[in-house]
Amino acid sequence: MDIQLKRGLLDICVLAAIKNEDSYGYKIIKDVSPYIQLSESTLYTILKRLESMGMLTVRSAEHDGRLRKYYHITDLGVKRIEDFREDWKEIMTVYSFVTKEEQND
Amino acid sequence: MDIQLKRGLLDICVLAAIKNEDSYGYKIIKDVSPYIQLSESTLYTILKRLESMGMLTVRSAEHDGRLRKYYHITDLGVKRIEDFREDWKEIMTVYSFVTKEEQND
DNA sequence: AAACTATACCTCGTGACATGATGTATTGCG
DNA sequence: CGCAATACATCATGTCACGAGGTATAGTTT
Repeated sequence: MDIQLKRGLLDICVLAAIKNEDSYGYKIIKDVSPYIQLSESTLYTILKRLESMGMLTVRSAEHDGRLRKYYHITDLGVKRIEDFREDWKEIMTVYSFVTKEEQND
Repeated sequence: MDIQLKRGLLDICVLAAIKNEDSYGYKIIKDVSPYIQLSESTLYTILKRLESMGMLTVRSAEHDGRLRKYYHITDLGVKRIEDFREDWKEIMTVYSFVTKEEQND
């Protein structure tokens, strides 16, 4: 997928991945990858950003001797997803504009 | 609209605006603005980029004593729009992922 | 004539962001 | 013991949108 198109979707995908159940970095990548490819460096950058924005909270936990940092979505994070659904309506009108008269050519 | 979401759409909108008829900067802004807001500085940056990518060609013309630069889409530009339509399928699966189980919360 | 608005172009600095490269450390398997 | 998988993190780089600012002409208002 075009890299610029991904930019607006990545944050939302990460939030969606922790929306129903707290999750951690490695798992988020596995869950999201089928839909949109993202590397570790990208994910951890995003997680830091979303945390600083107050869209998620972090809790460290040990699992089988390995550190895991579980991410939990906040009300603000949930609202971010809802706002995306509003943005989607605008995106659809843009899509219509781009593809209209396509069949006439 | 979220600025990151716009990034992947702006190029496409500009190409769509000149797809059926050659157009010029000032007119492109007026045509595209109802669907997605973009400033002059943004547009001219995009036009330069699309030209260097070979997605459009430029032709200068005088109109009522004022300079106008008409932009014409190339085959590559048309292909770019078609590729977007392919990307759109992926975007739809992302959208499904983000909004699924929305009603269960 | 002066002031202002619309038309029409352009550049530059800034800040945001995705990503590859790179690094650290542990567990489990062959 | 070596290697893959798990799990975290940082940094440098390149791309890009956009506000601020600039130039110039035509038409309209004061």
